Amino acid sequence: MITKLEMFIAVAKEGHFGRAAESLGITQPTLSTGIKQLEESLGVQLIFRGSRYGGLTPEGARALVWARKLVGDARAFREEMRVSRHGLSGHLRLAVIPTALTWAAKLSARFAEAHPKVRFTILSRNSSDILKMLENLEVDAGLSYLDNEPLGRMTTAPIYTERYTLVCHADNPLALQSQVTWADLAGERLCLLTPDMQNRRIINQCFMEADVTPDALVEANSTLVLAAHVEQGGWVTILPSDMARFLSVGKRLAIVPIIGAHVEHIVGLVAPFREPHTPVLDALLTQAAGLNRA
Amino acid sequence: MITKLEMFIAVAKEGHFGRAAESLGITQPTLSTGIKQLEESLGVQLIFRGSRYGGLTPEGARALVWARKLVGDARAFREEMRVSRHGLSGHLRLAVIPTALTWAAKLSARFAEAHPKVRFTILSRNSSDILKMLENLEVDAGLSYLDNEPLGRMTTAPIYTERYTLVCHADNPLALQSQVTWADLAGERLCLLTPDMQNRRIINQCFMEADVTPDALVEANSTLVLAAHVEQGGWVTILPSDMARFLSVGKRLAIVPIIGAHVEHIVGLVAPFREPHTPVLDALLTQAAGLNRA
DNA sequence: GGTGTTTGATTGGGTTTTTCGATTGAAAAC
DNA sequence: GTTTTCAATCGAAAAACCCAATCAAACACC
Repeated sequence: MITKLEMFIAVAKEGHFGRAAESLGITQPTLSTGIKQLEESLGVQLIFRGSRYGGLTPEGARALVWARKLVGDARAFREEMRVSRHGLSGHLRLAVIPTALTWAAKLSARFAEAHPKVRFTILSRNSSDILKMLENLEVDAGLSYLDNEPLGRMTTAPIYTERYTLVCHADNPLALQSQVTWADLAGERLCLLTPDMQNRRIINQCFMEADVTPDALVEANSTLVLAAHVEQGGWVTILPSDMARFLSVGKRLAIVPIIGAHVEHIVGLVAPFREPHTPVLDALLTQAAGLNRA
Repeated sequence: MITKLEMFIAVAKEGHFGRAAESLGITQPTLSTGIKQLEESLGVQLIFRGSRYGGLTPEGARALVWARKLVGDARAFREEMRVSRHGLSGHLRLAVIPTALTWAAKLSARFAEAHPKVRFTILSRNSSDILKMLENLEVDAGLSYLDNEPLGRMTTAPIYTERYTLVCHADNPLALQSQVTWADLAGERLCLLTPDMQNRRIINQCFMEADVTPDALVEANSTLVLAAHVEQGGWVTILPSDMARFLSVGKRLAIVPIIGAHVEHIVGLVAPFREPHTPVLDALLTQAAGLNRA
């Protein structure tokens, strides 16, 4: 049953029997019959298909919700039993928005101190991908904006508040100013995250409120690329203060606070709501709370 | 996996491999290997045993919580899929405290009007048995006191408030009084529910507060037995007003309000908390809410 | 203390289920 | 009109499952 539900989730995710089978490490006929058996045992058709994947039936969409819940709970159960043997160990998969990567490192570093046997996988993703990955059980938790996207049934733990600063080359005239406004940045050669990032949408919003049309000449999905461009000279970028500090240390870069940037967005840990959580996730949430107080 | 968990639940419930196997309709060896496989796949011993059942291990106790959750959710899932085909139909198993049986009938009658394809099984049980049966998934919902026993994670819907009345033979001198006090009942030949019933404990409490030692000459676990005894003459009993009315109609019985019986206990529907509920249970809870307003 | 019973583990064999590779058939894409 | 893509189907091998019978230990009762 649980196995079949995992197959169903994979097909729904991939939209393709062959790829889903591959992702599960089984052959396509096995998966085909698995889905068929699931449908027969439930007495409901879950997937439209005739020589090709044709999407979920209404019942299928409903079943997907249950499947995610059941498979997630089953995994949490196994995880808890595993922990009761080996102590807190295992693998924690985290999806993180690019601007929060330094905090992810802080979090995992502290966590590893307390629980050295836990391995981490940290992936940089935009916030909507993070939600999708949480739904599909591809990651255990996300580090993303808590106050913006519509979160489903999620457990959250705030960690820090994003405040934006300008990062420019030390030779740039702006570097001499003690602070700048959004309007000051009109005409600057901007280097920003891609528009699929929530962070970029927030910045766009700020510019719009200041009646400025930003001129993003370079877009990237990594803050490292932004900093590297700024270091080359000619470009400026906008980053959360912590990330700005981290990227500019030892380089000829200047950080200038942006005033009028009253927009503050809370970033924190997001995990699917489950009762109870897995022990590792629980420990991570505790760690996050500690980081927030610090 | 789900099958194995059902086996585990059965063993934990029966405390006996043979009986558990019988209750599942499988042979004992099948169940033994099933449990062993479950333990191996989880890597944890769940049950102490050496030629005899020796209780759950600490991990086993924890696993039982998960098992109940997972099996319950799996059933709710299947149920929902079934309903999406056949409409609201199927089987609703209800465990009800004896004093609420008339209300159970009211509830199921109204429900059947709206959803004629649903079959009912209604069992008379004491309130602590009802909770156990809910935990072990032996019934779908219970009709019991909402304000007394410690309920676990349950969904509740109040239906009515119990108020106690005296029921005696029409020839009994008490039948002439317009009302009686608890103290008036001292010395009467009482016929009450057995002490495992919450209702009886409530009545005992009332007597105690009135400084009366009740004289329960006949105890039974059925209100029908109580009424039958009262009809024979010589005995009196105490019943919730609705049940008293139901049992005395057409018989030479009198109903006398008891004053000072300010104790009021809310009776309602109890069901394991689940997100979401099965469609039938959802409909039943709605029906209960309607009954409450009426 | 010995005898019979209860209880769960074990073993062996037959059956069903699951899985995989190869193939087919049908719809899409070019 | 040809090629490509994609899921279903087939047949054989492997695995899992279930039962009946048996076994060993612990208990109950003389």
